[in-house]
Amino acid sequence: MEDRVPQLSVPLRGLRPLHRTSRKLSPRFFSRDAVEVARDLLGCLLVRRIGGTLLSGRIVEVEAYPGAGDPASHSFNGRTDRNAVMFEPGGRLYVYFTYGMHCCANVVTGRRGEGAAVLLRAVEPVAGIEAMTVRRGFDAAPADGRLLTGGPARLCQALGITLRDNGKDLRGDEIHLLRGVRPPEGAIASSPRIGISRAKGRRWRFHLKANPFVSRR
DNA sequence: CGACCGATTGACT
DNA sequence: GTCAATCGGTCGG
Repeated sequence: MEDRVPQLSVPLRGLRPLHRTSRKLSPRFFSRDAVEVARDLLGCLLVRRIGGTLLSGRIVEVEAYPGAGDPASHSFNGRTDRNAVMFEPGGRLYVYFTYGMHCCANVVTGRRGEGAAVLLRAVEPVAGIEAMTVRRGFDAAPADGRLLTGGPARLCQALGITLRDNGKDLRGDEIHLLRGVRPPEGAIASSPRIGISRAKGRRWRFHLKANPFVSRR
């Protein structure tokens, strides 16, 4: 694979070794408050094995959906068939289907019954960028990185995450999270969550400043 | 059951 | 900037 892709903000040679040197995020990591988990997920590696291929990306944009009292959360009106996974202990993948065609992936956080999660909104490709390109329907990686893995549904399509992955343990072989290089505090920006009309005062979207894969500026 | 709608995206003015 | 696609989840009758 080409090691020097102009649009990448960090040299791949600096991130790839994480696959063998870094540790999976622990149940303790996931059991904390969704806002804390969201911020701490920035810089971590999302690793996906599918069809014999390794795909991975550095998380660059997330949104927190704390369960209690958040009218924007899928868990706000209680447990249903769709959101049942949100009420399990932190550390599972919650995938939902929306707009009749898209999937979005969340990391369940907190304790059993809490109903909290973190939406994964964008990753920066680290391994398997060609496979992601194919999955997204491009012949070649687009010049604008956002078209590849920027946006919750694009991220899912690039990594092959579908409803079938709903409920999976995030420490498994198929999909897991690795501790990454923690970004400096000054490199993180917060803003209101995208597409949410209620609770606009809560700045629960976090992203890495100036990263070319972040979905919106 | 029927109606409404969405944590989005891509195509288009 | 605008807007349609497309369909499972959810809720009201």
